[in-house]
Amino acid sequence: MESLPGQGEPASGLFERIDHVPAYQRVAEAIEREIVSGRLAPGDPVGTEADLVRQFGVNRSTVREGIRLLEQSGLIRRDSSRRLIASLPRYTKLASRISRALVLHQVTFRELWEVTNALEPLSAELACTHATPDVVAALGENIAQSRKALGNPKLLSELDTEFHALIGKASGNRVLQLSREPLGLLFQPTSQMLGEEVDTAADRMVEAHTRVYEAIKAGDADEAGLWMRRHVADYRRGFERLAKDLGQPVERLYHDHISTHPPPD
Amino acid sequence: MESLPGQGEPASGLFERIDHVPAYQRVAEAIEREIVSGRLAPGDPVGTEADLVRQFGVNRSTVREGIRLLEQSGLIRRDSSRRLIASLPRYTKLASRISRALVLHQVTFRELWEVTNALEPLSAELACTHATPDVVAALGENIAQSRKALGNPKLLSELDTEFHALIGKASGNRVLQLSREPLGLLFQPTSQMLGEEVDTAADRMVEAHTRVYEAIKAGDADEAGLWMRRHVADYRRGFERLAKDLGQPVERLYHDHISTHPPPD
DNA sequence: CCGCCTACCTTTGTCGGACAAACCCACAGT
DNA sequence: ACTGTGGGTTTGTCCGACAAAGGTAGGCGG
Repeated sequence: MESLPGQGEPASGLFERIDHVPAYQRVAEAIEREIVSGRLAPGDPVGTEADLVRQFGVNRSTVREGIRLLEQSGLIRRDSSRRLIASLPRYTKLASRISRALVLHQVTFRELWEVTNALEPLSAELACTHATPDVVAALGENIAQSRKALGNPKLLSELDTEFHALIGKASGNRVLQLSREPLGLLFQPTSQMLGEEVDTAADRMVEAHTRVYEAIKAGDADEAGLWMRRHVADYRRGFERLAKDLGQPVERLYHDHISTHPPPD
Repeated sequence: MESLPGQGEPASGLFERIDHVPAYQRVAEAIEREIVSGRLAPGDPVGTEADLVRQFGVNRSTVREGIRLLEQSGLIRRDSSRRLIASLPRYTKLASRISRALVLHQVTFRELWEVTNALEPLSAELACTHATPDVVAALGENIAQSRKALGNPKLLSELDTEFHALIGKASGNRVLQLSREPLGLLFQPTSQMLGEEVDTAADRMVEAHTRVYEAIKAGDADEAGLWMRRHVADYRRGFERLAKDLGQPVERLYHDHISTHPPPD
């Protein structure tokens, strides 16, 4: 978050900065350009390493280092036989990356909650006009499972996360989906803790979920937004009741969870 | 956005999936764990490549490929002398990554606008209680420059983007900041186009900015939120007036901009 | 004729070694 | 005190090599 001087920008001298961009970076940039410009469509083969060696005129090691950069940014992937293909960045991967960054920057629960309090009601409202039958069905199934899981905080918190992810999907807004996903990931461990510590939490959660679900089925955006707002406010009250301060940073705890639930590739 | 079957999850057989994780990935994961767990703090030296070769018992090429992965994800950076140090992912880099992903997924202006319409007013409201004097000063300076740039759409759109980024900073909420930054990047080219095509757009923009600014100085959250909402709604009206449809995907145009304004390293 | 199995071929992952350029540090000279 | 020099270190790049896994084509049996 800081913007230290670093050595990125012009330095405002008369001469251009001499920055010898390493070959592996230029390889990565060249391939990246092909993909973002659309000349390489998702799914297209990028060519074998030997091909790239020939095309760029650099050593295979260099090509491979460039490939690693793109691999991590999600622009290329390996198909079943490990051949390179162009790819769209998976948003689940991006989301977990964002979550990690937020944890590392030690953002507080307050920051998290404030944004969630804006996005989740919006999600619910949009879901009322955009939800498809299969997502509605998945929501119903989720609630049915939640009722059965009332005594199991861990499972319940997972169902909670899934419920909100489904609402995001139902919103039909991918920007919203990508924006809220990292927050959902960060809330999950706390949500589980809440379910364990506050005895009315589970019931209230399922109640709120049900109301939102019914409102979506009825296409009543106001009602859906209202109950989602209550639900989010409820979460905050529960949190404040047991951990005195919203100002504490979102903890490492979440990583233990992530490491046992690696995001699907 | 699709969630194809792929071959990620357990497959629910009795035996663990045999997936030979390549050594370079394991190197990267090992170093990543050190960083996210806090055992390697940002700024700490990670060690030379030769060190890592010794520690992991693999070849230097393998180590280097692992390093590339971490380098791209922002967990590792090179200091002035190219030595490796642990680092926090810069959110500007993350933001541009997110922008790129959104463009590649061809999200529509509607999707973008809906989320912006939730986040920007929130930003303005929070800024009223969290703005620091220097950010307020920067906002004032930004508006002063905007008045002078009324005849220059390109400059004006840059100042517009900066204004909103400053509001994000003033909100004191880093989650919000990171959430809204990619949207701001995607709006900029369109905002410029608007300034060129709709003759009242520039005046209305500066008017709205000024109102928000005054409200923040006065600490009036309702007023700030109100004018930001108007501002965002105004943008949408202007957009609809000249391009018939909000449903069209956010265009490649934005990349031309990004490529001439690379994010600071 | 069709399907299966086997023997090649290709491609990736990893290794070992090598060298030039850039960088750091210490030291000597003016 | 400042400058220049020289050696050691580190990165970026190259070359060559090989095992393992996946793909392919041709032969064999039904």
